[in-house]
Amino acid sequence: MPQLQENFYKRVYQAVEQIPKGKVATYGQIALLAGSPRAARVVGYALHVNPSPGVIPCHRVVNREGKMAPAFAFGGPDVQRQMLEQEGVVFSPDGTVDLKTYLWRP
DNA sequence: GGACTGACACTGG
DNA sequence: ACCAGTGCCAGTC
Repeated sequence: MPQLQENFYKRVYQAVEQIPKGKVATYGQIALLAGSPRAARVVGYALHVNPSPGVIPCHRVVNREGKMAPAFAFGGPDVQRQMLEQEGVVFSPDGTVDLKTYLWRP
C-alpha cells in the first residue's frame, strides 16, 4: 500500500493507542503492526518525538524483555511503573513486566 | 542524494 | 546471567 513509510510514525502511534489497558507491547510488536518487523528502533524514535503524550500510552511500550527503555522520558522509570500498576499490570521483583501474562496479542 | 543518528533485537563471548 | 558488537529501518542534517 502507498505511502506506508510516510505514515509509519502515525502507524506506530495508532498501534500504541490500540494497546488495551492492563496490557503492554514490545517495540518489535509495534514495529510489526506498523509494517516493519525490523524497525523497532524507528518505533522507539517515533515515541521519542511523541507529539501527543496524553494520547499515546508510551508507558505501555517496553523492550522485548518487558523492561522499560533506558532513556525513558516522561518522569522516569518509576513513574512508568506506577502508571502500569495503576492499569492493573503487575511488575516482577526485577522491575520488569511479566510479558508472559501482560503482553498484548492482536 | 549521502551520511549520521537512535526510547531496539539478536548473537557471541 | 551480563556486557559488547552487529544489523535493521525510518528520520533528520
